[in-house]
Amino acid sequence: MHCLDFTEDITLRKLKAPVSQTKEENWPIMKERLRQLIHGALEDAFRAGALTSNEIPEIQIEVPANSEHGDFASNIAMVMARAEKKAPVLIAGLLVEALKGSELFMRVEVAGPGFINFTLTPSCWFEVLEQIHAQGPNYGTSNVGQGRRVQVEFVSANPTGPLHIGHGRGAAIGDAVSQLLAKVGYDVCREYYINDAGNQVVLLGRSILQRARELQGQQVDFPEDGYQGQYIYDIAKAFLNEQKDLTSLSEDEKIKLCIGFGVQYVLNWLTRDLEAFGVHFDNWYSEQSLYDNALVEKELAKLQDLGLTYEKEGALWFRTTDYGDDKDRVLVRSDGSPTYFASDVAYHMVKFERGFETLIDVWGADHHGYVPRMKAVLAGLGHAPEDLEILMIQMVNLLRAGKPVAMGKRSGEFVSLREVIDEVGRDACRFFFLMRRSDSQLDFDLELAKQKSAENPVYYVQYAHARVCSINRNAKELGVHLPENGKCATENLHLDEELAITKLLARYPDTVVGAALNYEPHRIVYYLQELASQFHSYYNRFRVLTDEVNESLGRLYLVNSVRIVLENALNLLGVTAPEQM
RNA sequence: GCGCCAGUAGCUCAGUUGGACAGAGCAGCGGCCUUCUAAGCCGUCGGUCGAGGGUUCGAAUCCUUCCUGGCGCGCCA
Repeated sequence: MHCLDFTEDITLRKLKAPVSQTKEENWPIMKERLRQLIHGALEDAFRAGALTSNEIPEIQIEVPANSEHGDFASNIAMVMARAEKKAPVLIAGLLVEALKGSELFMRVEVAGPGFINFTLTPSCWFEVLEQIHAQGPNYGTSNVGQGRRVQVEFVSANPTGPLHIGHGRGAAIGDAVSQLLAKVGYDVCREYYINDAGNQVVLLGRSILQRARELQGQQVDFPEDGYQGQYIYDIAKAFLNEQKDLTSLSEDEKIKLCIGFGVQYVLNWLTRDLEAFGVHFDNWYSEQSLYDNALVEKELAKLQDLGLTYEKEGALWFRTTDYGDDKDRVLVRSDGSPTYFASDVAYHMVKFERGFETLIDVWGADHHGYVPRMKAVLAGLGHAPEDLEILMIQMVNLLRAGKPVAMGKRSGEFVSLREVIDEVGRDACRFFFLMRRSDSQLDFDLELAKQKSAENPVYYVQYAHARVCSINRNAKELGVHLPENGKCATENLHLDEELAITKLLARYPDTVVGAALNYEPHRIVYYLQELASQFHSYYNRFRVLTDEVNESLGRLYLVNSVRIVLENALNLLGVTAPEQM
């Protein structure tokens, strides 16, 4: 039985990660403590005969959406109702009576159809603030990844022209996913795959050569499918400056020279633009090197040995239909030349051989048709489907004040990533790319991204950080120093708003884990907006620095906890946390 | 024709992996600057979660059929 259901695999967007069981994170630990308490109460109930099923199902603890439902809630009574043949509310009532005693809780109660709601004491929560100050930049770090090696391959744009806006979204997401995974304890390698072999670069070489001839005043016919962009002239000019005499060379040799020059030229360009975007790679992997080192041959031979291929009409085929693809795919053409698929298969096989346990590919959504064959390759080689995760990045619609910006691909005149960065700035650009989940299309409004107003979510969040810094400057002038002793400081926090902010801060590490394991950086964006919103609201209602010294110290401690988390989260997304705006 | 992604408030989108009365921003309307940055805050209006059926204590979320939009179905990359 080879057949796999790929619709399942694709929607299964999870890393194989152990359930979070980290040591000092308040949040998971709190859930675990609750779980044990409930477990104990159930055992007691069985022993006393109050409950009879003698089976304890998985105990789910969740954070209710509505804070009126407490800090945590469990549905255990409803889950057990059937086996117990009792109303959920009855079972819940029984458990509540048993749990009421614990000093952790301010309240334990039955609610709704049979939920048990738990509310912890404030002092329990305020310990989180001490933890934030103690850990600083490391607050939010965890070890769910346990050092497992993950490779994230992203951007990987052909070295034949400038990066466009779509590559930018891929870059922002690939980088953020990498940072998230590193943050939760994976050993992450960021890689750029350079398609420097094959027709695309030959075409680049020919385009450059013809433009060079034009520049020398020769009459030429430009290749019909050549690269039309203006930038080819720039490359040709640079090429002419460097090459003295080509006359002795054959046409093929000339093209070859142009390819080498052009690819290097464009790569320098890509590196520079990505650098300007704050994205760097641990490794640049050349497709051509796969051929130069005979790795394509070697890996194809392995596939043949495994009986995964066959020959038909002079070509070599991969039997991908055995693993859920709708047709078999050609690896080597009838003229003996390998397809792009061949090197891509070899590349992915080599990735595993290099020791990566999980591979993440970030692709443009227009390549989604390619997913089944790539998954098929893995299945054929005995890998689990989730060893390769393919993130589809949907299109970006570039707008200017609500109106679409025209992008004519044919003429080669499209809006480049560089232009957008130059216009709206790196921070806004990154933030916007990460605002939506990657598999939904993104409207990117240049005017909005530039706007310095509340409508612009980037500024909204950054402003919150700058405001705390401003308070710190004022505090310094007043001679008020951030308390060393967090316990004393938090004893001065009494407001509901302060407790609510603290609970939100406590949720940060869990949010990071969730975002990382699901490859969803946008969750961090939403978290940031929520935190900034609560802070702005608090700031407007209450003064931090008042006549009351102890009160000021407590509040200063709190808002600086907010500042630390804002900075950590922004940095995770590659966005700066300004001290002044 | 087949496949993938989406369909939630006027617009752009979230929705903690099946939980409690469906949320936010923008737009609209009405308020707040001699006090730590108004790049901010507060209030108000707004939804048959594309439609039907199913699964169960419980569905925007899972299954199924249909409708609409985007993308993809090369011995191109």
